[in-house]
Parts: sequence; structure tokens; C-alpha cells
Amino acid sequence: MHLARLAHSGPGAAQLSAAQWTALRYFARANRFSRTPSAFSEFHATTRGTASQTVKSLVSMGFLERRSNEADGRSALIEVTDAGHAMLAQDPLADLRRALAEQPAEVRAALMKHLRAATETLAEQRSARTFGRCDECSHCAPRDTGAYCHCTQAMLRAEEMGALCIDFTPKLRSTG
Amino acid sequence: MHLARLAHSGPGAAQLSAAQWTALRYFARANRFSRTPSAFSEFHATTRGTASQTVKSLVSMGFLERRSNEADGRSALIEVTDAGHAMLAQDPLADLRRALAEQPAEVRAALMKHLRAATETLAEQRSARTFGRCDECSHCAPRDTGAYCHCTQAMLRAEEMGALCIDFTPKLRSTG
DNA sequence: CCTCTTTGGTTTCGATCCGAAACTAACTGT
DNA sequence: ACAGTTAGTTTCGGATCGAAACCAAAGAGG
Repeated sequence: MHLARLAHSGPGAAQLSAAQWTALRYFARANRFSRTPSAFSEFHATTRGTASQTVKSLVSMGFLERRSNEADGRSALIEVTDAGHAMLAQDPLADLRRALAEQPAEVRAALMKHLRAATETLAEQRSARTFGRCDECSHCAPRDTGAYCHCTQAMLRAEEMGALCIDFTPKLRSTG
Repeated sequence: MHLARLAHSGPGAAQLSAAQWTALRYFARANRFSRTPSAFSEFHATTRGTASQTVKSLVSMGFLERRSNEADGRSALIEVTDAGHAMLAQDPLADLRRALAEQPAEVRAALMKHLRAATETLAEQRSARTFGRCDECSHCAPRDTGAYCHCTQAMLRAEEMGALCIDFTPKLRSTG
């Protein structure tokens, strides 16, 4: 609702547009299979054309870097630069994060859990994707220190397990 | 976050812009002291000029009606028309409401409570207003079936107690 | 090898939206 | 009466976004 508008009225918000902030956050959190303009366009519920412009603007500002994907000549792999991470430190939504962080841990966990459930219900109605973490995805099978992803048929390192993936599919919920 | 974008990608969303939906919802929920273009501009964290345009467009579409306020010649009182209420029935955010309504009642209550706390913290940092319900406002003193508002110095009927007010001030939280 | 289709991505164009600034009119205080 | 403030509008220019057209690489099927 208007929480988002409120959050974006902060001091550091003027430097980037709302769409640019969202893109920067997305590419900082998405895993290597999901750091493409197309994936971001789905995440942001917009068109590929608009997403392409947003990415282009951030690249020209030096906050994102575009690399070619040798496995697929059409695709591009987007990385957040050092300047991009520095900019993220001034994220106007960080205030909101801090506000939420003041809540006790178990309250936060319950909040996230139910928000996720609502999001999934909504995404299903919109026939849109959900975008979840690898360690909560049904494609992932734990192996050694990391995991094997049956979807991308690749090994994931432990530090990648918390990243967002476009192919996320929720694990079966334990009944009850 | 991107929940809002997702919610707005529904079937009926095309008929009104995001700002217009927000305005329509606001004027349907705000009490009689808060149904003005200025109050909406604060709620939406935008300028009075932009809010004026949004209201004007909705009036010309027949979803809002503008009445003069005899107590203050400058001010305008905005009302939602029957057509406006009919349009609200197709609110793309209604899907989100339904998704949340599937959660158990006490979970919803906890969610609202903590979201409100986060909003208040954030609003304080932004030196913005909070916009809460009259029955949770420190200005309200219960009287008979309604309440007396010390802020506007007016009697509120029982059915007005759930409306949003621009002058909302949270009650003192019970310590603990 | 050669088409057809699909997919990832970009560009252009027009519509819309929005914020800043200038302005009018009505209220308030002295 | 006068200055200062507040509610609201209008205009203008910039930013954004979605639709459509387009290009190139990857598959599919024969």
C-alpha cells in the first residue's frame, strides 16, 4: 500500500528512481541463473523493454556491469559493481528493514512466513512466478556443504543458498 | 516491495492508474475531516499539485464528487459516488485482501499490529503522519454509542470509528 | 543442411504521470 | 488593514512506462 511510497520519501531516495532501486536490490539478491534482464522484468511485473531500459541506465551510471553468458549467446549476466554495493548502503528501504529488525526474531519469522503464503496465493491467481530462496526450493537436494539443483543441473555453494531464483518452486508444506 | 507491483498486474487494474486506485481507496476509508485533496497528498507522500490532478481525473470520470465545505471556503470535501463504490468492487488489491483473509484471525491480528509498529517507526524517521483509525487514536474519548474527538472537537458516530484520520495520534502503548 | 518457431534482448514512440513553481483565494493573527 | 499561512489549482518540463517492431541466437523438425 502506501508503505512503499512512505519508504521511498527518504533522504537518499532522490538519487535513483524507484524502478532503479528495485533493480539494484534484485541483482544484488538473485542467484547467477536469475541475474538477467528478463528475469528482472518478471520479478518487477513489467515488460522486457522497460526492464532493459532500467538496466541500461544503471549500467551507464556504473552501478551494474553486463557480462556475456558463454553458454547462451543471447543472454546477458548482470553483476552489481562496487559502486552499486556502495549505493545499496544508502537504500531508502534500509530504514524499513531496521524498523522491522526491532521486532523480536520469532515475530519476524512468523511475519515473513505468512507474507510469503499470501504472496504465493496472489502469484498463483496472477499466474506469475514467486521468486524464493534456493534453500527453500524443491529443486534443491543437499550435498556436502552445498546442494545440487535439479532444475539448473548445477552445484550450488553454501553461500548461494540464500539467493533468489526465478525458477523457485516451494517445497511441499508439511501437512498441518 | 514488489508485492504491490504484483497486486496491480491483475485483470481489472487497467481501468485506473495506481495513483487513482490509491485515491479512490483513500476517500472511501477516510473520515469526514480527512477527505480533502491535501490530506490525500500527505497520505500518498506526494505534492498537493499532483493530488489535485488525481482527484480531478476521478471526478471527471464520475467516481468522486466534490462538495464545498461551508466551515472553510478554501477546503473541499470529497465523496465517493455510487459508481466509485462499484469500481472499488473490482479493486485489484482485493485479491491480496482475500489472500490475507485466508490466514487465521490471530495471525492476521499479529501481522497488522507489527506492520503498524514498523510503519510508525518509519513515519517518525520521515517526519510524516501515520493515518490511523479513530478508535485507536488518543484524541478519542468514548461517549454513549460514539466518541468525542478532542482534536476536531466533534462527536463521532459509532460507524465512523473505523475510518482513517489525518490527525491520528497513537494511544500510549501499555508498557510491557 | 535448411526452415519455422521460440526466446532473450534492444530500440523507438507515444501516452501518462509526477514534481516544482507560480498563482488565486480564503482564513488567522495582530 | 496588513502580513503570513493554508487549501487548492494550473502549467510546464522531465521521467517513466508499455506496446510494438525489430534483431540475433537457440531449438525443433524434417
